Formats: sequence, C-alpha cells, structure tokens
Amino acid sequence: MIADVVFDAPVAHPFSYRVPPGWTVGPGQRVVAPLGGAERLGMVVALRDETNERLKLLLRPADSEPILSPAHLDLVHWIAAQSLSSVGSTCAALLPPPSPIAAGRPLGDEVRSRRAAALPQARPPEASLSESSEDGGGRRAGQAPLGAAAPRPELLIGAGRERRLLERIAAATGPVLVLAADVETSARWAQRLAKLDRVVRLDSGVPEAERCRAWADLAGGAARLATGTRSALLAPLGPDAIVALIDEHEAAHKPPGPPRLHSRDIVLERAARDGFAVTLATPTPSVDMWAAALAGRATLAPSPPAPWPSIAIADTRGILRREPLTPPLARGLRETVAAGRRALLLVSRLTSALACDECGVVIRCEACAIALAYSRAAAALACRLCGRVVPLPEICPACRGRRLTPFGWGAERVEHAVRRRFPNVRVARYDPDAARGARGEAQRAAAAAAAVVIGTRGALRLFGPASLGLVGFVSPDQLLRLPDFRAGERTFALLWASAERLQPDGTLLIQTQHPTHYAFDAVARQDLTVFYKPEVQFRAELGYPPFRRLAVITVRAGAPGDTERTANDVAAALRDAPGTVMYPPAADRRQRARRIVVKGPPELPRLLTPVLAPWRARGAGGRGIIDVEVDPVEWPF
DNA sequence: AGCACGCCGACT
DNA sequence: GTCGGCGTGCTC
Repeated sequence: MIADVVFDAPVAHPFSYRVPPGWTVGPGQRVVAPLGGAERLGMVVALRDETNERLKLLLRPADSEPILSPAHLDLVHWIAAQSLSSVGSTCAALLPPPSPIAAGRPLGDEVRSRRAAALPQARPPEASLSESSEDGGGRRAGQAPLGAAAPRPELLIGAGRERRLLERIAAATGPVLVLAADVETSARWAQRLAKLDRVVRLDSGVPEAERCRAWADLAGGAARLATGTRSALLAPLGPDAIVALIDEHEAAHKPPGPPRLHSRDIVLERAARDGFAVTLATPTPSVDMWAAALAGRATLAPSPPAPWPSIAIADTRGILRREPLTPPLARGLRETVAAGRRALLLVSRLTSALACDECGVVIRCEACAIALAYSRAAAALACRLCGRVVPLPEICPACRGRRLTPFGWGAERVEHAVRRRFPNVRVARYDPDAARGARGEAQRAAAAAAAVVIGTRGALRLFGPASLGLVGFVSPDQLLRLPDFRAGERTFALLWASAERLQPDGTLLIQTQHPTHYAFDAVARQDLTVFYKPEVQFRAELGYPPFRRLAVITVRAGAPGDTERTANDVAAALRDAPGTVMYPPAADRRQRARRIVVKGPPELPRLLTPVLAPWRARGAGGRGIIDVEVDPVEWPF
C-alpha cells in the first residue's frame, strides 16, 4: 500500500510512502513521515493499492484515526484551490496540533467507531468530489453550491445581537460551534456558554491536551458546545449543528499566511456542503455580506434601534490645524472629565511624519522609501521597517528650506497636546500593536486608570458597551483617504463600534473636512443602509469586490533587474488570461518587489492557477519567486 | 517551508 | 588558511 502525503510546505504535489504492514491508515489521517532528513507531520490525502520498495516507510500515525472525513478532505482541497495555497499548508492552518498521546503509540482504535458516527461521511450527491476540486472557485460569500439544501446564512445585526445569539443557542439541542476572530473573544464566549452546558475550547488559549480532548469530545458527543478560532473551522459537527461566526467584518478572520481565505468564506462553503445553519453576528457586516443579503443569498436579522449617543461633527475645512483638538472637542473633553466620565481619542496612526512647509516633501527612509516616523520626545525620526533612527534634520533635503513641521495626528502628538491643555487629567496612550508582553500589560493598566485614553482602533477593546462619555475621532480623514477601496468600510466599522461603546447620553465627535460623508451620516442616523447603499453602488460601478474578485501577485527575484524582468514576464502572461483586467507591475514601498493587481470574475483562482504555474513551481524550471494573495483584505499600496 | 550544497569575502 | 554569507535546488 502506498500513501500520498502532503506537508506544510508550498509544494503542490504530494509525496508517496509505503504504508508499513499491519497499519490501517485512511485519507484524512495525519502521519509522521521522513522528509528531507527530518520527521515531519503530514496529511494522508490518498491511498493506492500498489507497492514500490524504493519509497520510504511512514514512521507512525499522528492521529489515531482520520481527523478529516472524505467530505472535509475535499473541502480542504477546495480551500487550497481558492487561495492558491498548498493542501498541506491549508491542513496545518485549519487543524489543531495532533494529540501527543496519539502520536506516541503505534495505533489507537478505542474511540474509532464512536467518533466516525459524528463525522459527515459524504457530501451532498449533486456536488461531486471531482467537480468541486476542479471548479477552482466560482462561489463567494453567501453563494451556496447549486441545489444544496442548506438554510441561508443569517446576519445578526443591531443592538442585542449577541444576546439574541445566546438565546438561540440556549434553545438549540444539537451541537453548537462559536467561531471568533481571536483567542480572547473565544474565551469570552466559552464563559457565556458555560451557563448553558459544558463548553470545550478548540483554540490555542487552552493547554494542548485540553484542546485535543475538546475535538474528540465534540466528535464523540461528550460535548455539545464549543468555541474556537480558525483552527476550529473543520471541527466535527453533526448536520443539525449551529455555527456562529462572531464579528464577521473583522480583518482578523483572514490572518496572514495560507490559506489566504476569510473564515467566513470557509464556514459558508462548509455549511453549504454539510447542510447546517450559519449565523454571522456583527455590528457592521462586510460589504461583501451585505451585498450577498441584497442578492438573496443571506438574510438580515436586525434588531429594533437601541439608545444611541449623539453624533457631532466638527467641520475642519478652511482651518489651519496646529492643534489636534478643535474647540468643540476640547470642550467635550473638559466636560466629560469634569463629570467623572471617561473619554477615548481615536487617532488613525501611532506616528506622525515630518514634511517641508516650502516644497511639501515628506522625509523618507533612504533605504525603505517610506515616511520616517516623527517622535517629538526622542527628537528623532525612525523607520518602522528597518529601524533606522536619524536626528531631526534642520533643513529640507529637497529644497534646502528651513521650515520642517510634523504633519498627521499620531498618538504621541495628540497626547502631548492633551497633556499640555489638561495638565491635571490622567492621560494614557494605548497602542497594543507597539507594546506587547509586560510593557503591554503596564500600558493596559495605565489606560484602565486614565480619564482620557489616546489610541488607534485597537484601544476600543479596552472598553465595554455603553461605557464611555466621549469618543473623539481626531482625524478620520486620514483613514478615509487611504488608497484602499475598503477605507470607507473600515472607517465606518470603527465609527459604529465606537458609538456602541458610548453611553446613551454620550457623544461621538468627529473632526473632518468631509462633514457630509455617508459613513458619518449613517452613524448619526443609526441606519446601516445609509452607508451600505452608496458603498455597494460604488463597488459595483468600479468593479471592486464583491462584484469582481482581486488577486495581488508579488514578484521578487534576486537582483532588481531580475525582479523587473520577471514581473514583466508574469504580466505578459496575465494579459492573455480571459476575463481578467491587469494593472501593470508597480514597485512596492521597499522597491524590492513588484506587485501586480488582477481583477477578475468569481472563478479568478481557476483562471490564475494555470497562468502562474510556471512561476509558482519550484525547481525543475520553476522559480518560486512569486506570491499570490487572493481577495486581499488590505490594499497593498 | 526546511535543509543541504556551493562558491566568494573578512577573520579566529 | 577557515567561517559564513545566502543563491539554487530537492525533499517520497
């Protein structure tokens, strides 16, 4: 017997091994096998009734039985094809690490019969294995395979959505899986569900042994309620399951690395195949899901409007801003603090840059070409990419001008201004991305005790619902102006999330030069449609997702000349791909790579795969120097 | 991805 | 004279 095994590596093909006599392995079971002189964890994708003495032997099973049913193994193939990732990497990202106990013994079969019963053994007949592996991906958010009989996914929106979800779970008798974008949210939901029944956690926030037991308990029926993150997407569930995805709009549902596919897209595809119900709970759905609902592929379940803070706009047009705080925001801060309430100032970035008042040039890193971050405290400029620190220049390198001033309201500048204006108020800066570990904890404690917190969007998680007296958006125009078609969507989500954290008599104050922007209007009127209607129209007119799909191809060869030449070769090949539009290669910020953006129809992955194959294959003529990101969440420029 | 092999610069 | 850089290629 020969087993075809895939590994967590960007290699498209499986590796073949002899199955030692007496073993019973199946497709979907993980094994340890020798590869490249090391013992590596792999996934058996096929078994062949042949033999070849020159092949190496498998070393030991890593799962005591298949962790993926044939149907789910096929789903993994679909995911890999969608995202142009390898099957092995996809398995590695979407499954929990194998149990050390199972890996240590030759073969375990004591739980086999019980567990197999809970796994769906076959896909709906109309969606055959070969069809789905070949299709490379017409289906998008909320698009069920033709003829499948799964209920439509439901978007739980509005106030009280999480309470409603909890009620629904309480009423359910079948298995329930709650999927969160991060471990902390998974933990929070585990606590909530614990009031109903025993809950197991499938995420990395619990010890590994507990995590493994959770999977087995869910499969065997010993546990009915589970929470987890991305590694729980393929957890064993019966067809009567309820699966809930929390905060569907969160970019964290599509973390870096393979498979580059949003958890929402994976869970919707799985639900359509397995025939279970999906609930997406979010304050502000992604535009993709909203459009799916408009097209009838998902249903909206709104709540009646709840108490809402007042929204105030401070129009900054025509005002030369030497101060981050306009008079209305300064007054709001003073009154909020005086009333013993807390305030949050949201800045769009942590740092400011230095620019020349005379010629307008921004001081950039010589090596990386990105704007150097201005620090008043350190009296220096620092590069966020390479770490280089240079003293503040006296004169403009471009025009020799002497008027260099900071621009952009970074957290540090805003903090300085607030402290100067309110010397007796406890002010804290919170930037969770910059400060991790012990320093992060200290910062968190300082922020928890402060009356005024200044931070980027990550600071929102410091505050519960209806806990703030004032949220000030110092300069949301910086967010809106980002060269990213999702800039509006992200700004809107942040505004709405801020409003939900304000007390009903609190105030959301927005300083902007675009006082009539529909994102602000929608929040002010507490009406999602005011934002989504024009946004969906804009996406449709300009051919952006979800109406067209995008892929970003990064080319990086050894020498700069090679990179450029290869990028041009790839671009020439793409120009002939039917139904796609290609934007010519552009240098990335570090000038070390070229990026090519391709727009295309829903089946874009299938169109790209053969065209890019010559560059994606390694060895044997291939170059292995390109990287493909399908459906990017962040615009790369 | 890891890891080995392989050919050119600064040093115990 | 070696140590070590990472460019190229392979792993059943």
